[in-house]
Amino acid sequence: MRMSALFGRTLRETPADIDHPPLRLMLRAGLARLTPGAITWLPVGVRVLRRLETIVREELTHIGAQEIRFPLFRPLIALDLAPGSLAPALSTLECTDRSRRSLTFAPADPTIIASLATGEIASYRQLPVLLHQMHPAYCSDCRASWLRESLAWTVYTLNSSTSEREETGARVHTAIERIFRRCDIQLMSVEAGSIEGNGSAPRAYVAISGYGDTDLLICESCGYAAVQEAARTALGSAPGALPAGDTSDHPEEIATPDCATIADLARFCGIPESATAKAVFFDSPERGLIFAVIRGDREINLKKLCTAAGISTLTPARSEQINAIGAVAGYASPVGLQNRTPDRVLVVADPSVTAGSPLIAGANRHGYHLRNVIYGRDWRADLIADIALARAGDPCMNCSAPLRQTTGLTIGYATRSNVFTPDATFLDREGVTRPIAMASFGIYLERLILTIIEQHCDQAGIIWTPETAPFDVHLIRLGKHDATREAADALYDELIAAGIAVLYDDRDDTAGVKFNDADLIGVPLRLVISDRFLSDGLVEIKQRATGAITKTPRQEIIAEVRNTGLFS
RNA sequence: CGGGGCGUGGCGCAGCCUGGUAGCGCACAGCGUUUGGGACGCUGGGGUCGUGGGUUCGAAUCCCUCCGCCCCGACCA
Repeated sequence: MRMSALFGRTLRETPADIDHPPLRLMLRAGLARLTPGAITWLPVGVRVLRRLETIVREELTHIGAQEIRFPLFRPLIALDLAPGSLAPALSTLECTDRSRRSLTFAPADPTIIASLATGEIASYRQLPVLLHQMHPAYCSDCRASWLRESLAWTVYTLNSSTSEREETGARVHTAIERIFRRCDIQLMSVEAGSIEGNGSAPRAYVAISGYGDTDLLICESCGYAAVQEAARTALGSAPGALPAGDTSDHPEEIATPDCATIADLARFCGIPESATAKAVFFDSPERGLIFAVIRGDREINLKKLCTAAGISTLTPARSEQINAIGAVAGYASPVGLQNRTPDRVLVVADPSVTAGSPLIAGANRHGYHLRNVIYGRDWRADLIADIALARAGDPCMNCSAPLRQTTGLTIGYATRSNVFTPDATFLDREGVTRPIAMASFGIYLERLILTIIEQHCDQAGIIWTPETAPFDVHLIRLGKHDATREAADALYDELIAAGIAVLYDDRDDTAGVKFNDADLIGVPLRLVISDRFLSDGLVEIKQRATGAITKTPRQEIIAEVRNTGLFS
């Protein structure tokens, strides 16, 4: 590719409000642009995407997976989605077509796989089967708008049993690890969900990144690692601190003016936040008002609460709902609620408030709290479940060492869905109809590229690895002599003829501009052909990664380029 | 969903407070001088100042609406 004709220039400056160094490099190097709300890939960036696609395809083919392609939009009525059956981090969009049919953008919809399996799979002889597709994806609760839309690669496995599903899952895991290794990025596989049935827990592939969007808890003692929302701890029934001098055998009302928050209350009473009980209200489609109680210093894990209460989503409760059960916002507690029936409110308590010492809780009266509140004596929950969000310092599930918190960028996931689609069945050896066991895996390409850049760059720009680079060689022509120009043009043609992908800087710019652009774009090998060296018949070769420079006779260039091993 | 910030040629910004001919740097075009680490001189083109409304003789500037982008929060009982 001649740079004089390349669409998409390099940038000296980037938009000031981009606070993400890998993305800045991506924009400055001319790989992509930020169009409102999303990334638009430019030719150089598309070449990187193509290289990644090649890597992914090769590795998936290697484990026997076959490529398919889904439709992007589906009539809503065709989808009968079980909650959580979509891949994590993906969510659906709804839209309407001209005849006002509701459509959903669900390009990785597992029900398609189910219906395909129904039509194509009839016998255990056809299983297992591994399928994969590349598709756009949309993640509406992604923090950065430019990461919401992405290119994803999804792998589905269809299996005759859960043990076979584990076996194919291990194969896919191997392929994914090989893909990441070929991209030369460091990342970890972490727990990303609860363990389902006799399968293993969903996992996420996460790069440790300074600019990540996933909170992680890791144990440096035993290696346990999980996304915060899925992290399990040995916390269980750790008792709360006993408020000093509290010995009475019944709750006692105390005046606590202007103490509508836990922090205020703890300060006012001179007690730690862990000696209080906190009440949090949510609304849910399935159960209506949810009244969650947890120790004052802990936060509620919304996902755990959803699972425990058997509901799909939680939204903050409306004040009418709270008032209807006689609770007083700011001073609410489960003690002495009125109109409390399971169909009006579901009280869920964390073990931190049911197994511990007496706590201070709201009195359901403005300006008052109760102290010496004891679970079982003074109140009861409809459901006791671990709904606490794990945090740094909590004891590790396996070895009780304190967990450390960090952030990462989620690049992929693995779920072994326990959902057997009823219609997708096969006949086993004994002629018995059985459901197909499915699992899915995914990789997000934008995030993969950002991680490669973050882990392979310096002050001057990107340093592509040979396998992921947009070009193999960056050829620079310096000087204006016709002979130099002709020699450079000839070398360009020769490299292409040798099957080498070349970015040829044939522009009439100064050396500084060209060198800086070359460093920024980060092609592994830089060739310079100039007035200065042409007279000696020499071409300069510089490795971007090491900075090593050699001068090679013009005739030996192709062989020398091959010798470096720096092209794929 | 809440809070904060921003929106002015392609990019980065100034101008707004205190209303009065829309500016600077980069990039772009032409000419000349340069040419191994983001050169220099001269000349030139390009902007309904995010949208809609209001105040005013006059609005980029003051007021309101909406839209978009960025950051932070989402746990308050």
